[in-house]
Amino acid sequence: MALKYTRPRGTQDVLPQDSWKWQYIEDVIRGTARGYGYGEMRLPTFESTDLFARGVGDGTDIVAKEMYTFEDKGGRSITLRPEGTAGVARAVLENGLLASSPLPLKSYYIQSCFRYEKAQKGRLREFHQFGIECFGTHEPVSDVETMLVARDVFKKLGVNDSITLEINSIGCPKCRPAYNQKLREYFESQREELCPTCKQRLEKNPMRILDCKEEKCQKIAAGAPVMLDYLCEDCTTHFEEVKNLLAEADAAYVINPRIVRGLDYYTNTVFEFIAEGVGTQGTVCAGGRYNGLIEQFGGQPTPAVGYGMGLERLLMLMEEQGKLPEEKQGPLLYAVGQSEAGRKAARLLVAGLRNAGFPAEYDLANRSVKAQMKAAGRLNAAYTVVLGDDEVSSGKAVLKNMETREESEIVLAEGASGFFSTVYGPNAASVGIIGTSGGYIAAQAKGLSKAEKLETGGNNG
RNA sequence: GUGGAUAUAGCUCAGUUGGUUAGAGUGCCAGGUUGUGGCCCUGGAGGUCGUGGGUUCGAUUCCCAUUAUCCACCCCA
Repeated sequence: MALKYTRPRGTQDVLPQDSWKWQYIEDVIRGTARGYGYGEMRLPTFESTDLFARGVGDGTDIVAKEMYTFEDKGGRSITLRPEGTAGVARAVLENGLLASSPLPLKSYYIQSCFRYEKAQKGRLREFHQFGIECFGTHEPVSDVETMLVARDVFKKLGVNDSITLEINSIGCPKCRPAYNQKLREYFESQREELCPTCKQRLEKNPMRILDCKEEKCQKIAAGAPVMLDYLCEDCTTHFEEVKNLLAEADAAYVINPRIVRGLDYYTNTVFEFIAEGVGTQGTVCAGGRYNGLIEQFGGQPTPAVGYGMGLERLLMLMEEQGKLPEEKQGPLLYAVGQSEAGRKAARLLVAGLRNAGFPAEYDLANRSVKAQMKAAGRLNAAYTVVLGDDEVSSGKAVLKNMETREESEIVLAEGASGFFSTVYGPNAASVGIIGTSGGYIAAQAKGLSKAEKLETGGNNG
């Protein structure tokens, strides 16, 4: 097929048959973040290029090759956000939040980010992240709290058991230089064995050699000195406390001395949540403490910790493990209309239900009764009622439970107001639909077992 | 940026050792019951066989290019 327009490479259409999955995940995340006292930030999709260029530093070719950068009509260099932290830090400073808000400042976001990369499994050019950032405290308990938020999200989504938390400490500006020196000396001695990329890393950021995937480099790295052995006293205490608090919270973890960060504003704790069986894209969530960032952005030195969680990978994991809720909820009632009067009755009945917060449908395509029934079945409607001239004149109709195929007669009664309204009692048996329309028609149904369920679903109490 | 695979109906895919009207399943629409879903039967709509070029009497099929998708590498803030 030669379509004229197709979606840009590395982007995704989320269609109605799938969007509920995203809503489900997002609901869980928002609920969890709120429960921990994190407030949502909604920030610009694009920012001044400098913000990211500086934040990322000159570590790799990230800036040159992997950012969506363009010039706007005012000649400004603009970049679509490749991650969340820089924007949050910018917003925190720009809005004076560190001075005006109670500290620590706890914020979260769910947003799309953009990286110009070759798309593959679990990796898109426009992707979605949940992230949290906590500013204004250096206490290990804040590091751990951010991790616990992630843990809770995983638990609620049912994937906790297949995700491992790996932690490490990369020290601080006091102790890291000495370690880097040791590391450099170590790798220098085996320089010729390293892959070309790692030879470059040796100059700029030898710690990055530790997580190189080249087999040779891994072998060499296995014997390299470990940051944990070179932490200063403060950093050691901090890391110990993080471990204690994780244990206290019953949050399993493993220490992985090879977890590092490419950026130099990271300090102390770094961590990743890694899923089994998602191949090379197993990292679902990665973050750490970045005490150096706010200062780098021109603010007062301010400790901070946070992470980003990849929602595509999370969803992938849930789908692989069958952890998504199965039932796709259909309308409570599909009112089948036959004849003009019947269709009008169906519209009014449905309007009453909708007004009361119950999803309900009627035919929009002038289809036959049979076709409407078929549509109701496909939409997974809980009940159907056929309304035609007979029902309108006799005031009686048949309500059909689509699952059990049971049919029960319902009374169409007159109501008080000019429109259909819906009332329902404290238990399923007494739930009813009562509609009115200028003395026209009302339906009272028995046994709407799904109504209560819908009620707790929370549209209209 | 590197490498591999793929591209035929809305979707999942057959197929033509190069030949005239290109198939199945599923989905969609309708009929089989002038008003009752899922099963069954029947019919219908829907494709310039990714795009461009080449070879050929003739290309959806062979060749080249190109684009897109998928997988892996690189990278991963």
